[in-house]
Amino acid sequence: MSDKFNEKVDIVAVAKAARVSPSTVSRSFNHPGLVSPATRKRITRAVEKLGYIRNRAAQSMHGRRNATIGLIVPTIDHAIFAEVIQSFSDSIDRAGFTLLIASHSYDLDREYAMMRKLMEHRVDGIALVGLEHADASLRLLEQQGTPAMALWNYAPDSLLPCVGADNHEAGRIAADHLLGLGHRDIGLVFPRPDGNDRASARLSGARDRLLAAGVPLIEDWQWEAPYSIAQAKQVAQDLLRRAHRPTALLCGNDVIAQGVIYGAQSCGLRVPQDISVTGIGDFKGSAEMEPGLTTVRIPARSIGEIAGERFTDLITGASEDHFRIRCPLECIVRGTSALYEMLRLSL
Amino acid sequence: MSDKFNEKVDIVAVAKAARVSPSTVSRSFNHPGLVSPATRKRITRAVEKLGYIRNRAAQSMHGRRNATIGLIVPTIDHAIFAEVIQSFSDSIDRAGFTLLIASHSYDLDREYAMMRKLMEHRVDGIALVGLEHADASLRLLEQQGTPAMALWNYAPDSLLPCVGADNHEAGRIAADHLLGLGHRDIGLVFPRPDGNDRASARLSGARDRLLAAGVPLIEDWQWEAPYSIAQAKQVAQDLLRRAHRPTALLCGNDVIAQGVIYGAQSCGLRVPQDISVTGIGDFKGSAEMEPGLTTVRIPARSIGEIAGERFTDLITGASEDHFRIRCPLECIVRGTSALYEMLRLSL
DNA sequence: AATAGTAATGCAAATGTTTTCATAAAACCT
DNA sequence: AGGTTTTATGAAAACATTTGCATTACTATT
Repeated sequence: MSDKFNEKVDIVAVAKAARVSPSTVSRSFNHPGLVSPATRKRITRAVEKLGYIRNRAAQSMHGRRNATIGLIVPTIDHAIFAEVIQSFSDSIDRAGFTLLIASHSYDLDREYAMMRKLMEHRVDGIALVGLEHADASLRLLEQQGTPAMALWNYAPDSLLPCVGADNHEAGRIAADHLLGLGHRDIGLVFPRPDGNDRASARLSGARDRLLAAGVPLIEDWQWEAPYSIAQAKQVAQDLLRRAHRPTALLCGNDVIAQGVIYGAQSCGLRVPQDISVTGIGDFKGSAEMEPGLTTVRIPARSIGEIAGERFTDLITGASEDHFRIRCPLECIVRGTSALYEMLRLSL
Repeated sequence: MSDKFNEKVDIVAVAKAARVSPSTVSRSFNHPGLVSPATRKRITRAVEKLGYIRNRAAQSMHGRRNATIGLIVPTIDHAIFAEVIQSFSDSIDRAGFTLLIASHSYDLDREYAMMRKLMEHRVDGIALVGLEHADASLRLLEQQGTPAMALWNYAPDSLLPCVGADNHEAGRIAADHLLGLGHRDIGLVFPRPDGNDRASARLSGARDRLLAAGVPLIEDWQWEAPYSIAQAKQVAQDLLRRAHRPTALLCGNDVIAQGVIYGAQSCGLRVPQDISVTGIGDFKGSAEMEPGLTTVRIPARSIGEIAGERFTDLITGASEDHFRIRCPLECIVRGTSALYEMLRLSL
């Protein structure tokens, strides 16, 4: 078996066992073309015999890449991000990279701290969610020369390379759909927009579209709910009991929409017979719920995948450009939204 | 501002700027007590002026800790794991550690590969989900002397230190609840158990309890569904249309239970009037759905938190023991399960 | 057969930090 | 004052690897 006397198995030990110099061992790892097949085989055997595992930390001291990418998300524990993290991780893994992850719970100061933390580990690049970041963070990236990119959001003039969707458009599409169904009394349920450019862009997209259609934005129907089913349900319960309620609710994302639907149901309202609800995102489960959730699909999986590919290309120097990739949005009409004319007017 | 001539800002540059030796700078980071307050201040100023960020890779070459912990999960993109990953990450962050994450999609060979990958980065420890792992993986841990722990599962005789729940008991509790309501015709909906000790333990727990109560396990009612709402819904739709169906379904986790409920609803069955459904896990959203899901609560958040604390303690040497922590389970009765006597017998 | 060119390998310096040991300076104790 | 601790600092070796340069051994070309 393997040596019980587990002395330091480093590259010199391997070299000794294969009766070559450490340089050759190093080369056979990093530039296999430069070492003869015979010695390469000898080295491989020695590596297996000793159970050698190369030390990426030592590599990185030579300006060499670390094969790690840092990802900073607002939170891991959320359907949206879980999916994009997974596909990003898989994607960079294919290129031989490992993911260092950190979350900041929507606090831009903590985002800065996390960035420093990742930089201490000399990650080869840092991916951030969204395009809105503290000045200090952007300066730090600049100053350290760390490759960076933005995930999830798209903007044609973004400072960082980005792969994502246009959230303003997402809001517009959702509003468009409800208007198309004939609704005019439309409530908006969104998380608070500060420090969250996704939410604020969607909100303004929706508002712009409604105003363009001449629909007034009733102050009383601008609701605020955090990204949580429980709290969204609570908000809906409180607000739907009022005398005058909207005929449709446009929610900032699918989680909120789900909460709102449950809230409506628990108030004895039927969706969509009494009220239409739309989400944004198309998370797992949105298609399957009964009735299925009408939503604007954001292709999380392919965002993560494309981002991973492009970013590793950029880092390895396989491609140079400042990419900005806009992933297409799609309005998915399911059961939670219905024609205004179909309303069971129980007022 | 900061030097445009961004020469290498290493510890010597800082030393030079603070007019001390590199040793002193290093000390002021790692053993601040050993350096006089005056010089320490000078050093801090130099660090800020130059924008120095210490290099953990270089540190780790001295046998020093890396301040990274590797976590290998079956998948990130899943309500269960997302929550536990988040709390584990937060917990180790508090101790100054960063999380390296990798997933293997329930493939034990890939788990082994991921372990090697993390070891190349010289993580200070590796946390794995579950107690069932390839022999090669366990040998590798042993051989490399990497601290390791198991997350999510508990067993009194586990090889690795562990923090988690007893899944056998979880299955038992769920079965117990349904039996207590008077059900005898109970179907089981579980993911395939190979390479997934959580699922297999829950399944055997449920079966044992049912057999002990003299309830026969009807072959036709042992259904298999992966951890996905969509597929669980599909399975339920296929199977609930049969002539003879169970009065209650015990599902391997909440995601499956949700899928099954939607499936039942889409077949025109009402939960719990026509059929009771229970889950295991108590994921986010399970409490809020209408009706609320009856389930066995597994405290994901506190599992991650405790695991993070204990593991970092073990790694920093703050504590020595082979911990095995069993997190309590709790049967949460909500709206999806009802007394057998309440069944609306529509047969 | 002599020369040039190429392929395979080794030597040694370099990477950024920590740590042991040594030394200098200051503080304390008769 | 003289000696003894204590405190603060520096010099240099060590960590595991990569790489530029040098060297050797072939192969191809004249």
